[in-house]
Amino acid sequence: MSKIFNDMKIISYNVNGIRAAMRKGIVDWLAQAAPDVVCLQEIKANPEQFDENVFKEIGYKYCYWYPAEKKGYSGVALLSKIKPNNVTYGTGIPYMDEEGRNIRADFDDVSVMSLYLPSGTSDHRLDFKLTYMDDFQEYINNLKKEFPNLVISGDYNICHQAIDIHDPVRLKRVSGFLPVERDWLSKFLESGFIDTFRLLNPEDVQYSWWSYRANSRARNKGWRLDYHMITKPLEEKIKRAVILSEAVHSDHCPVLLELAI
DNA sequence: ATGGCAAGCTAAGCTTGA
Repeated sequence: MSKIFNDMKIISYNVNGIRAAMRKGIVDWLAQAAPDVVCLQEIKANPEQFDENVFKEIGYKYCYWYPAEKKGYSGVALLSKIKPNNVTYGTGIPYMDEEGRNIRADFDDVSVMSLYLPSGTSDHRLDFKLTYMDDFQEYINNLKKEFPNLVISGDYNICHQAIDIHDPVRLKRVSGFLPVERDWLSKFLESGFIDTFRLLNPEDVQYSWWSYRANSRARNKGWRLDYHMITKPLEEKIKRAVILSEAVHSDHCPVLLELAI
């Protein structure tokens, strides 16, 4: 364990294009929110397409970008004020890693992964998503043995329960809330993870994504797709798990986890 | 039931997202 007890604040944010989010002021917002670790998804850019120094200037000395092979598509990142002992890009499974969907930083007492699970809303992508989820579960089953203190933060592209979506009846045949996807998330949790927001806020109706269409955000017609999932040994370390819906740099909003580590 | 909006590709319209 660390010699000094401190809080680690982790923010996960699907930014829907980091350059667009930067134009909307995400850097100033991050400077003020001041998490220790930032997990980003859908950066939609290669690092040479923007100035990463603006993140270093607000304290994120350690920036790791993992873009997709396809330009302007998907991609995750992990920014940290604390120097990680090691950073791992992807799973090592080529078809998963082409799309830049996970990056992990190992610190002394905890490993943090930024995850972007695929969308299944296009017909031809649902099978891909389901295959990806199964292979990801198997990858994590093994990873958890090596790194028992694991935080997997990101956009899972699945609402778990009816409370997590504004219209559970109408949307039960739409990818993101399909029984097969919800069952996968249940099994993922049963395999040894905790949905930190739901543990601390069992009744709260809060979302982390709203369609740009039909004025959905103003009407709070949302979905809870973004999670900080932690392994059981970390449960006693949870201090706070909140959804930061005031941040408006994306169609998602950020989610915060604070651990006493 | 349907369509609606945005980002980023590349250079007017297409792909993807959920």
